[in-house]
Amino acid sequence: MNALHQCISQYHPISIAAWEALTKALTRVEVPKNSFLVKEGMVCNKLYFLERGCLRGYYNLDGKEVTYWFGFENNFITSFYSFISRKPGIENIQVLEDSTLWGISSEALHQLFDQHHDLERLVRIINEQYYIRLEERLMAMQFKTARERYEQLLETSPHILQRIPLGQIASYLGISQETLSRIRSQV
Amino acid sequence: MNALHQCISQYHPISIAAWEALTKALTRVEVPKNSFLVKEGMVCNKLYFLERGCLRGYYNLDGKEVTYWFGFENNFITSFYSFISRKPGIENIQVLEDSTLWGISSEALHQLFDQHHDLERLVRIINEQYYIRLEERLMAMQFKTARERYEQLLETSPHILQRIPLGQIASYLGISQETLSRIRSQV
DNA sequence: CGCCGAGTTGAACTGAATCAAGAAACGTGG
DNA sequence: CCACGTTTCTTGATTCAGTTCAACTCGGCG
Repeated sequence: MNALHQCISQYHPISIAAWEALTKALTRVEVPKNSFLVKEGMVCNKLYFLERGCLRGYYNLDGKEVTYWFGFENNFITSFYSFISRKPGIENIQVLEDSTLWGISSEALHQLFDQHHDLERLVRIINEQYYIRLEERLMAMQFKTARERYEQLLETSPHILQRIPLGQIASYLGISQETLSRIRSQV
Repeated sequence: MNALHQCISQYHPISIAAWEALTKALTRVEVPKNSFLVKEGMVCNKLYFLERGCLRGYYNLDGKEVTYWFGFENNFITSFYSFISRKPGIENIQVLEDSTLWGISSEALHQLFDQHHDLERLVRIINEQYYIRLEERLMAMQFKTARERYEQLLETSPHILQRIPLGQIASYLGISQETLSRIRSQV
């Protein structure tokens, strides 16, 4: 819980009243390794904060698992499309390590928005920061080679390489596992 | 101006007071074809609504122009990274057709946020919708072939093909102009 | 007319995928 | 603590989508 407060403060400090209301609306969720937080076809109406552990978002395409993000400590997690549009998504969220999360439902969050302007501002700001990250990833995907993308990952998030199997990283980078293995052996 | 009001209403209706405050803060901008709204290295501290015309965002990479979005009527336009972080960006925004925009400065917008909670909500919601679009593009880039990406563009935004030169579309799709030309001749 | 930018077409090349086989690492039960 | 199957990773050979370089076509316009 403390981790969440600290994380929030980095984006936008909120009033004590807002923080108290938020904590009341949160529920603690413990999930074991290899379970699923979200499965394709369901509506994900919760937003999570990941306090401990690690997760992975992927979907199935032509029988293959296509990873498109990893979540670690202090990340906000949800099946974004589904959470926002309130429709079933195609995304699976798998638990890669025993994890502790704090969850809030879409309804509760919107109620809090009505009562606490600063909470809505916080979320707006977080959204914007996540948008920028996504933009960077798109750029890398569109205009960089497999090797460059791997090297960029090495620089910006070396922790990923220690905690995630190679095949999943390859998929995240948009390349085959064999290619990533070869790239890695050359560096 | 009417177009903006209609566009906003699709995302989230706002109060009359908020709308009036917003219109007071907006300035009309007319820009001729081939001019630039934003140049790399500068801080873009304005958010625009494009009423008429069309624009293109690109940046220079190894001497090549890399297009990563097009803006048409009723789109919101800015150099997002720069606008949010208030730092110089590497993005150029070029005017492809004579255009009419409505602009608001970052400061004015934030002042409005303080006074009108519903305006901040509106922006939060718009941000979320733009995030979803970006997510879709990333997916396409990561896991679809050049042909599939082109066909997807044909379906979702055929108007782009009529208004934008081939080379820029190719760059937007992350492929070479020659490849796009060949793909097109086969369909 | 001749130039110029935009688009097309061809040939050679290349980065990365795929297919296939084997080597390590890992967890589980005996 | 070892034997087993399973998963993860590596390595090689082949194939293919897409790039690059280069030449050529076409339409517009001074």
